[in-house]
Amino acid sequence: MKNRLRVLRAEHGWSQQALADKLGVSRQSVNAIETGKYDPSLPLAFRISECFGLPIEDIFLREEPSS
Amino acid sequence: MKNRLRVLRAEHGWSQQALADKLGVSRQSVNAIETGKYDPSLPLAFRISECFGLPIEDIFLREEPSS
DNA sequence: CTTTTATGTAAAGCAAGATTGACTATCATC
DNA sequence: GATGATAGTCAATCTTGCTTTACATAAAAG
Repeated sequence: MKNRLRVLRAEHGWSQQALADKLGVSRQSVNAIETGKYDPSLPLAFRISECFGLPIEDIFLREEPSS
Repeated sequence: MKNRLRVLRAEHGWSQQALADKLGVSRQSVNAIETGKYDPSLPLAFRISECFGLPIEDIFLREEPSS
């Protein structure tokens, strides 16, 4: 899964720490998700979606289309 | 997180096993998600979304609205 | 030059997602 | 009554999301 987190965060002028606080996770979690180390849980994805006022599908992008 | 998986699956006339096969997970995973034992990972949520042709937000519902 | 802020990354550990295998109950049908 | 399909659940196991702590770098500010 790729994501547009870094771009969106920059657009809002938020630091990783600031976003992490809004989401209730650690800064390292935000960084890890941005750098693609792993995907967020579904509940966290919903919180991110809410944070940017965008549907999940506009933030996270499938890489492996169905065949 | 609540979800409408059971209803949607019934509407399509699919067994848990059939849906599991489509999703590439075990029948027990489908059952566990339906009975609310845990939430699916984000990639799996995307596959489910794709399977039913509905956005994630129409299948999974937040229980804890932002205060 | 020193301090602060933002970021990258790594180790270690806990919690949650997800697996397989097995056993059970129910219902339909042969 | 036996058989097969569906579904609920438990135990054991493995993977992954997320944590804290810590250290390193670069840029900006004092």
